[in-house]
Amino acid sequence: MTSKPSDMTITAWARLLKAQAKALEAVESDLKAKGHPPLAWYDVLLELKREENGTLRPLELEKRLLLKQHNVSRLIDRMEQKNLLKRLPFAEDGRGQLVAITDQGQELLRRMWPTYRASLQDHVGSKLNDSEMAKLAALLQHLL
Amino acid sequence: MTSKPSDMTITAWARLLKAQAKALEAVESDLKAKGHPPLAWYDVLLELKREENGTLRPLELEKRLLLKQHNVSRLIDRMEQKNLLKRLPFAEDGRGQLVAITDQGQELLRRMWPTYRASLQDHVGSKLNDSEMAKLAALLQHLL
DNA sequence: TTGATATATATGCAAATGCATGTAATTGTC
DNA sequence: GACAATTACATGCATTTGCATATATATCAA
Repeated sequence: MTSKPSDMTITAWARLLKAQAKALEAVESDLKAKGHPPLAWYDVLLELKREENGTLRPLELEKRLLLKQHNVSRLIDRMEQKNLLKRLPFAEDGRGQLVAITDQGQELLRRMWPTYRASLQDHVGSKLNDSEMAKLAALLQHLL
Repeated sequence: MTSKPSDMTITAWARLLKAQAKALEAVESDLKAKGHPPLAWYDVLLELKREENGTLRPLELEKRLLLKQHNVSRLIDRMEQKNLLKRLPFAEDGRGQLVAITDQGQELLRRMWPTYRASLQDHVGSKLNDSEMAKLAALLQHLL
């Protein structure tokens, strides 16, 4: 049988869920209050922006953002409708495609960042000093 | 202006989101694979079970589980339909109500725990030792 | 090659969530 | 006490997500 989680594990787990839920709710709420789309849109655009040619395959977005395939498909639908990205054929594999960030997508990234940044500082950055933050990041890394 | 988040904050934030998403997905998936309901149901039942009389007001569940009011209302609907809990009038405030765990609710808690426990150990407990887990719990506490 | 299996993405339908608003009871003010 | 404001919970409607399956292409085995 699998060994049992310690009490500490249970405590850490409960706090992981709650700290994340609380911070995410606060950030999403700040974004919405400024008229911005959900954080997931920012994540997608940022992943694309960081690529050499501003493109990624849906499959790769799925892996990086830990989303389900059908949700990626529909997220791309919605973002394409707003002209934030576009679908391109993928020559090397006829089943696949490429998703490319558009100028409007890049513009949205720039517009969202000041709000996102301030929100992050308010709800996360201000709660721990930098060395604690580094420690937290290192511990979380082990869960990945 | 609000000061800007450090790079370390941004790293920790990204990992908080991903570590939580990954672990939660794994745990929910294990629960579902064994035919159990979502984790939120367990959370509700556990909060009720821990109360002296097995009851809480919806408002209190909302606060503790960080859920939105309308979601609590509907979660209670669904769980009541499965006879896991029941709504009772709340004499001290005619607007409010009490939610009480039933025997079936207690039974479900017991049945879910072995699966939940093993999953937690697999996806969380096994990744850090106890003193790291304590450190993680302490850091996360500061975000709450 | 050809057929079987696997992979990448899309989609219909059901369930859950978000958003705005409704209803009923309570509290505060005069 | 009357009434305005607030609080607790519910609900209609739109959006999002989950689940199963469809479609098209690619890979592999004989």
